[in-house]
Amino acid sequence: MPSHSKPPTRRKVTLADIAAGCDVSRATVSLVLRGSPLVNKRTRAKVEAELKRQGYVYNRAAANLRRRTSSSIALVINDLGNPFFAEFAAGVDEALGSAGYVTLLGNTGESPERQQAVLSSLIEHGPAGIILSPAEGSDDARVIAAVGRHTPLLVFNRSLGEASADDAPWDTLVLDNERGTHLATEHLIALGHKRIAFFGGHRDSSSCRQRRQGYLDAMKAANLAVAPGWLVESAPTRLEAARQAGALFNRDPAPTAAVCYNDAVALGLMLGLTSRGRRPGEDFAIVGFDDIAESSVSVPPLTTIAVDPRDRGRQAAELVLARIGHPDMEATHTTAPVRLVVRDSSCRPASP
Amino acid sequence: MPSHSKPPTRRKVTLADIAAGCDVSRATVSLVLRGSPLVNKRTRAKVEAELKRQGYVYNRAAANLRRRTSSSIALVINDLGNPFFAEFAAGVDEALGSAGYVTLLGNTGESPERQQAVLSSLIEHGPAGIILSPAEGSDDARVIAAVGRHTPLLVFNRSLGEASADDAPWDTLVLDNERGTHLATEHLIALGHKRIAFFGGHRDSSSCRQRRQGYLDAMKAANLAVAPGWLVESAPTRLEAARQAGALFNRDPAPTAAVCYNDAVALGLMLGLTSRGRRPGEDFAIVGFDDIAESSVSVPPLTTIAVDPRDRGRQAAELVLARIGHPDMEATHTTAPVRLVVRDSSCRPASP
DNA sequence: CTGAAAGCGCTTACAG
DNA sequence: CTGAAAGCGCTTACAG
Repeated sequence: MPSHSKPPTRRKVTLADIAAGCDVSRATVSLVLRGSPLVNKRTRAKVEAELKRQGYVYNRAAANLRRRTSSSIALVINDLGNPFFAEFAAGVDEALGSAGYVTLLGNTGESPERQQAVLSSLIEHGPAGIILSPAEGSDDARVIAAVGRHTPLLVFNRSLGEASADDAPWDTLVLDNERGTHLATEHLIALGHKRIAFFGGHRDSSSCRQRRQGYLDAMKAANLAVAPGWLVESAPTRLEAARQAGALFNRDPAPTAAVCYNDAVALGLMLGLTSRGRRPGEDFAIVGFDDIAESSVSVPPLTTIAVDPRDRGRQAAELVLARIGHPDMEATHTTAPVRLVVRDSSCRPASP
Repeated sequence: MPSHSKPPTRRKVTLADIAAGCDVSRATVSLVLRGSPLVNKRTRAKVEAELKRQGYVYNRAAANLRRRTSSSIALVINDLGNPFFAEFAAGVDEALGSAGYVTLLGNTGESPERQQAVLSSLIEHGPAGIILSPAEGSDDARVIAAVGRHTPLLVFNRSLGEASADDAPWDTLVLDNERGTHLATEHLIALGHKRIAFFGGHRDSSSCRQRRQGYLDAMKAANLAVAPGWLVESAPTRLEAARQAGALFNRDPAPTAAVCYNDAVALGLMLGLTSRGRRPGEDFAIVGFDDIAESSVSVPPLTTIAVDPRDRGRQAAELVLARIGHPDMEATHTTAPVRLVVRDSSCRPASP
């Protein structure tokens, strides 16, 4: 039987191969790898040459096992297909990468069941921490059961189950929903509007309740009344919003402006108004929430509340990293800033 | 000094803790964990109770080290903020999760430098395979240097550097760009158009070259001439496209329809036409490419070529998994299907 | 059916 | 400055 030459390198090269290749101990090679000042210059050079020659690649899993450390962080996202969360994920990954961590990704698609499966699977890989943007309908007890109490947890965006975020035993990062709609409402008031509606979203969503509250507070602070017909609910999609647009004009007096639950709903409202012969940004003012990509290029461009999801991702990463550094500090509850972006959809009220 | 009870469980519980807790060997516990039929029913029950009691969580990294296996796959994405790639990532993660793998995420933000850093970092975690959607301007030699020849590589969407994808020594999955614009052009021809433009994109992008080629082929097959002014370049953004819209009407005869490089450009063209008093979908027909979320809700809704990025993600995952199962098979080069989605933006030519 | 021993690829005291 | 030895948490033959 002819002796075929074996494929160049079937086995991965290890510390032992390098040590043997240049006649030092594995310990010495290890010191070289980790840049220890202990090792002699010439030894170091010899080892480094051999490392390169054999194409060595560090096995971080083995090192982590021995050192009882971790170099990964789990990122569990409720809806990666949503650009908001995709941007958030990009921000997380960017900041984690800079800190020398790798991101273990899990997408739950808004399913609490998949979320449990994903968490149980990721936790077996021993992440140093977990960033969780929970699926709708998450149950905090089940989440904690899956995560355990050894791994720092940061919950983003929504509170977990019933519990209020403020006294949770894990860290939280939430958007300042109330402040966002407060700013939006004040902006419309400053333009001269007095009859302002709150449009879209469902009462049972906590973010919708908060956004509505910010609107109500700002109206109250300005001594403006809120007529019953000015609180219009709708599914948080463009299509549903377009269908509901008419509801704003069912009774007199009709509003002259609307603060919307989010940009999708605001864009839908624009469509709905247009098809009813009204011109958003000219005879009706609209403010959105989120500043999604389309908002800057819609016709007219949408005034909205920017939440800068990529920045929020970086912020989330910083928060877990801080927690990993100080496991015993009390849980932190951070509210992320939001800002008003003025574009053409928010106009002065049409003079009668 | 009063003896404080220590925090419940400072150290993670290991196989050895379980073994000690119910008086069997670590080997037996290991067999229980992996569902071996060898172990006695009563022993199994005893061990499982102890597992639960102590809240054991499996250390997959340790198991992988011993078994010389891997349960992760690296996913390196050029632009996670782009919904197309975010959907792709979601599809990959979904399929990998079903197969028992975890996704190691890396976002390069279109930077070849970051791509090198990300690959070098991820490879140290020993993924079983790598799915790479390359940054623009990637260099194949450098990528291979970082990845090594031990880890299966699937390249998605773009070819790496100069090389044509068809003879690369790694697996590839690309969109059928030519077929997409071919379908789009045939569709317009079937509607009765004879003067059809190709709008947007830059000649130096390989996907643009391919899409343009599909258009040219379809025109030729139908014996239709392509006037010089009908090939209009633009940056692949909505804004630039809107600015270039006028270029279509510089000479006589002007086209009555356009196949666009992508949806962003198509939506920009719509804006540009509208602001020139033309009505897309009524006196000018438009077809896009990608089927991004906005296309179904634009006014008019955009006829386009759907590429189903989430399906492409699942497909990419299946391809690496297959490769991991058969490391020595020849490299595969897969072309993903595309399909025409007809909406209102593609109308018959206005009768003169 | 169960246990003792060796080993995956690394790092860490500890000697010298 | 360098090496021998032990060990991270698992799994895998091999005995019994």
